[in-house]
Amino acid sequence: MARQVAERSDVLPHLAEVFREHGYEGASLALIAKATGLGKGSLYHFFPGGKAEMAQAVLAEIDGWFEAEVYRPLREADDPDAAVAAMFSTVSDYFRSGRRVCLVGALSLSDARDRFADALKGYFARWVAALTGTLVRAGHEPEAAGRLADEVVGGIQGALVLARALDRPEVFERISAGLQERCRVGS
Amino acid sequence: MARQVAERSDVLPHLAEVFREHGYEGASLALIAKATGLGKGSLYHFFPGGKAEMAQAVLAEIDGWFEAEVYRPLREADDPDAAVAAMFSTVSDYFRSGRRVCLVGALSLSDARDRFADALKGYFARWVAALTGTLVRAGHEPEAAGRLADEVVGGIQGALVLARALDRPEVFERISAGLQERCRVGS
DNA sequence: GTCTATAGAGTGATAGAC
DNA sequence: GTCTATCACTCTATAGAC
Repeated sequence: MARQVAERSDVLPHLAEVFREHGYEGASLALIAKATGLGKGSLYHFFPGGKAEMAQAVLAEIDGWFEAEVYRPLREADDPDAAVAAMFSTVSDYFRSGRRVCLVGALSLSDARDRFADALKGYFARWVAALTGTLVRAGHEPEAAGRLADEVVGGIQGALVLARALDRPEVFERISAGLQERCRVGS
Repeated sequence: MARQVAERSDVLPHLAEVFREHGYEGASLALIAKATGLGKGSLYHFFPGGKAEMAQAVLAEIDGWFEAEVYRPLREADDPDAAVAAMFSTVSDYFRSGRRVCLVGALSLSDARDRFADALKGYFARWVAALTGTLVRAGHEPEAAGRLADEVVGGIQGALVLARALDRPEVFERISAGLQERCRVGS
């Protein structure tokens, strides 16, 4: 048996996809082992805390990705309007135009919510905060910006729910376009 | 031991609450037995198809409730604007102002989605269709009404996700109020 | 020898079916 | 309550790098 060197970071994408497709309770270790190509020994070597630690690691990776690709660009953009447009584009790509579920949203509605409450709260809270700031700099009134950011972040989650339930991914794109339009000042 | 006569319809509300709180996979038969006060034998007497049939029955009951309390009022209202306002009020009560999860939405994101695909699709499709019709009668352009109905129904689902993740039920009410405002013609 | 990565048989607990 | 399958997880046994 040759020793195949793997790292935690190699396994995370596969792990994320299993949790996204099957949820926390639905992602059995057998499924995870199959999807990652690793035996239980390896999995527990990388994640001594078991399934809970695997999910935490996935959430941390997702959080890091959104921090780098979504929240920070929103915070640091010179052109707030362009930054908002970029956010919608990035997010649409990330969610595969409505064909991919948001793991954070799915976990928020699942039985495992309490276990990951901090990570779930942080993900949405920082998204809303970053977007609110950008909308203010784009010219929205602070209070209206906060409400609009809630509506946009929530709206994206709802669009994913609806697109998945109706099995019509284009519903996601349509709702997303509407939300983007509403971010224009004075619309 | 006295024989306690129970009916399927008596256990459905308890069943619904267990599925809402724990999701499909998270709702174990032990939990269900405890919540309904019935033994496993009784549960299989009422639901020979097991857990899947229990969830189907719950979905059918939810669908019936929304049909009677939400969809039909939307369809048959004399005053479309009042009907839309009534919908938001009814729905807010149903979801306990954001403290209660939508089982249909949660199942749509869960591993069990495929098993209940038809019921999930029907629930949202009929909601969107009923609301679209009302919005048209309220004076919206047909195409805009369809888009707006998608945004409202999706927005409510997203508001539930966000309120739950942030543990701030008032976010649901705030988003809901914003969606209602947008249903006004010319807003 | 030591350390890390691997595989998988085996553990008790608990699942859903009946 | 009894059944069997499967759950998350543990443990032992490996291989190769150093």
